[in-house]
Amino acid sequence: MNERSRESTRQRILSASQKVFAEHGYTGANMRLIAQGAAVSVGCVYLYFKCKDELYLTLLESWMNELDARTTDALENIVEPAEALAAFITTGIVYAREHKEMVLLQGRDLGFARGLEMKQQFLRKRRSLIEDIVRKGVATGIFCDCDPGEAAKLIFCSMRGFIVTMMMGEEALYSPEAGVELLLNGLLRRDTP
Amino acid sequence: MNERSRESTRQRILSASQKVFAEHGYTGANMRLIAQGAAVSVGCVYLYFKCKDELYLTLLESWMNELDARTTDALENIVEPAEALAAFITTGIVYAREHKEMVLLQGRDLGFARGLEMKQQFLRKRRSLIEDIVRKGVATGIFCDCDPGEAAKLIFCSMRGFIVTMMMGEEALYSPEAGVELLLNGLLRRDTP
DNA sequence: CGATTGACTGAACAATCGTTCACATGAACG
DNA sequence: CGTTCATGTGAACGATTGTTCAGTCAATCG
Repeated sequence: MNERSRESTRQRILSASQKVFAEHGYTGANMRLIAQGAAVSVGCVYLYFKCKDELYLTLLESWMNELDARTTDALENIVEPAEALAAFITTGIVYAREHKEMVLLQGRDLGFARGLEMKQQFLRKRRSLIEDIVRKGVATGIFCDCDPGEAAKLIFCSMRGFIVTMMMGEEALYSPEAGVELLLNGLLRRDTP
Repeated sequence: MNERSRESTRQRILSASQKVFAEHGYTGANMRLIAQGAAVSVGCVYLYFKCKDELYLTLLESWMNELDARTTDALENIVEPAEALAAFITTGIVYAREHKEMVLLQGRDLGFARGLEMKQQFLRKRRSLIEDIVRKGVATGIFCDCDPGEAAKLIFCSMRGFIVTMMMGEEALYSPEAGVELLLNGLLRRDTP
């Protein structure tokens, strides 16, 4: 018994939780599966965490704290706005890439997979549409010499982010005009003083 | 009994489903609630739809078909790429706004509602950070005279869309460099030939 | 009028899941 | 050695949910 300490068991439970939540989403994750992953009994989990929710929120909070710290670090010695923005975006995205499991922890509840293939097909089609438009713009010289695929991805993500933000009932919804304006003209000033 | 027809009952069930799914998500929606909303028995729902899944997919499919048709219409007489892109984005976003319920139908299952308050606080903070950077850029003349709030929203949504796309296991992930480049410089060509 | 048809009912069933708590075990202590 | 402490167990409980199916009722038909 002494080969297990409270901290070690607690950590094991958190670790297993992360994996199970990431794979199954909150709803799909069940405590038996988590206990199994942590090599403890299901009752043991409740010795360390009050309930399933607390488990999830503990993980979520540590994730947010870490991303916060990372972002603060990245911005520390940057004054120039374009550079700052670049650092902000890059940090966020690279972090998400490195911690895919933490990203997945946020999603993929049971209903998520509902009609997933259909959704993916639909969205793929829409992305292609964007890409075609951008490719045409590049070919005609109206758009800059960018990678149409990458541009389409960014635009696609902007719209998708809008949808999710709406779902969350938040106020961070850009107007179509402002969105289009920024995507076409960019942030950097065009008229040189 | 004859005051109800098959089509009328079926439609009522679909209508009620939409509301319940939108409010509770797939997992949270239960068939008793749907039946209640449709003013039929729970067994009656199964006379029209094989299972809960079929109900959901029927709604999802009709939503996607409608958005598809709308987008096709909007792009029909447009040749210029910047205009086409503007139409595409505007249509998508306006449609989402008008059909919030359909958006929510997709959404509660993303698991984003878990730990919502904590997340909203965290994300609000991040958005403020973006906004400050943009505001500073505008004040120093490096960035164009845009609304920092709107720009921050767009940038925020781009990053958020990235997260969701990753969750969907898709390939539509822009690189940070390309993302930053596009957001700073925009799509429209800067060197005038 | 009895039989048939169409539309519907809701209790029951089986399965699942978060949580509890009486019990177990080993180590340390006096 | 008996007692206490620390760590852990897993069957059982209560609640919930998708689905089924024997039964009901009204309208129509022959």
